[in-house]
Amino acid sequence: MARKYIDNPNACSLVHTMNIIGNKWKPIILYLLSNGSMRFGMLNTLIPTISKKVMTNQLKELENDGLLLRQSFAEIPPRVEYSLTEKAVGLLPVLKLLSDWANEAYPEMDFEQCRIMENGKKPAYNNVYKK
Amino acid sequence: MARKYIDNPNACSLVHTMNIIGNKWKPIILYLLSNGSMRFGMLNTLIPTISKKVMTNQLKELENDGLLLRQSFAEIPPRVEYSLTEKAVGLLPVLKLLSDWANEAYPEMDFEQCRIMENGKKPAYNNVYKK
DNA sequence: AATAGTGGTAACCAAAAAGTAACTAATGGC
DNA sequence: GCCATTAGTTACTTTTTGGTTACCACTATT
Repeated sequence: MARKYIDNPNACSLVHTMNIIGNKWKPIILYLLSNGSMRFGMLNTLIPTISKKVMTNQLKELENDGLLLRQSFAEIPPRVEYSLTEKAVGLLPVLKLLSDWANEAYPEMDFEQCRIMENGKKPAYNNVYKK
Repeated sequence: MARKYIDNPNACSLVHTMNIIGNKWKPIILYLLSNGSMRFGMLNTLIPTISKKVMTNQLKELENDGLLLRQSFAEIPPRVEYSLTEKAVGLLPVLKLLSDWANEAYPEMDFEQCRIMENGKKPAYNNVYKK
């Protein structure tokens, strides 16, 4: 699992959720996968500043928490596809609300567009590439 | 602000939200304050495993991010009251959804009751005290 | 004169999270 | 035979976060 927080006496479901997705990269990973399954390498390309080690870690934790499905194909070179589980899909609308909240609460911040699309349209990956 | 994550190219509003509330203690602090303002010492009593330094820090960050109002009274001994801003109040329903999500997605985990009450009832602080 | 009560701060330390660079296995193409 | 390709792993270092202890200011109470 994500974080431990063993000494956090408030072992409630909200703390659990934060332990699972409240970190640097996981919401982005879930976002990217909300449009369908994706290979390890593609995820790494779309989040260029994450290291492979950390990416592996995040994907493992998300898988352990039941948010991701990992499909490994017996090919050479290897191919591994990651996709969202039902659990994760159920979380997407709430993530959307979190993102809506920030847009409303901090209008001055002019965020980049988020990559969860309500309508299944492809996100604008282009601006991910900019240095 | 909470975290920096300057090198996270996905500077979208969801990442921003996570930077603000996605850590060990802040959701709990917001929960506790959802029933009305509270003094520093009371917060510390209700979250007995947090250190004063960290509590101070979290409260400052939440204040800087516009989620908390800090009222200091010129009394001896000092009295400081913290309360939620409108921004924070707008976040509460989403926190509720996050907590609902975990309850549904992980029914086997049997979480403690969360301390955001839909109806303004006082949360059961008792079970916070247990070691 | 000593102590309790409150909301902190400072210096220092430990643990967790993230980052870096080099390395691997297995195969296909040149 | 040599290199590229992919999805990692390993060992190590740095950065970030959280924790501990001692201390302060100011007054009221004992």
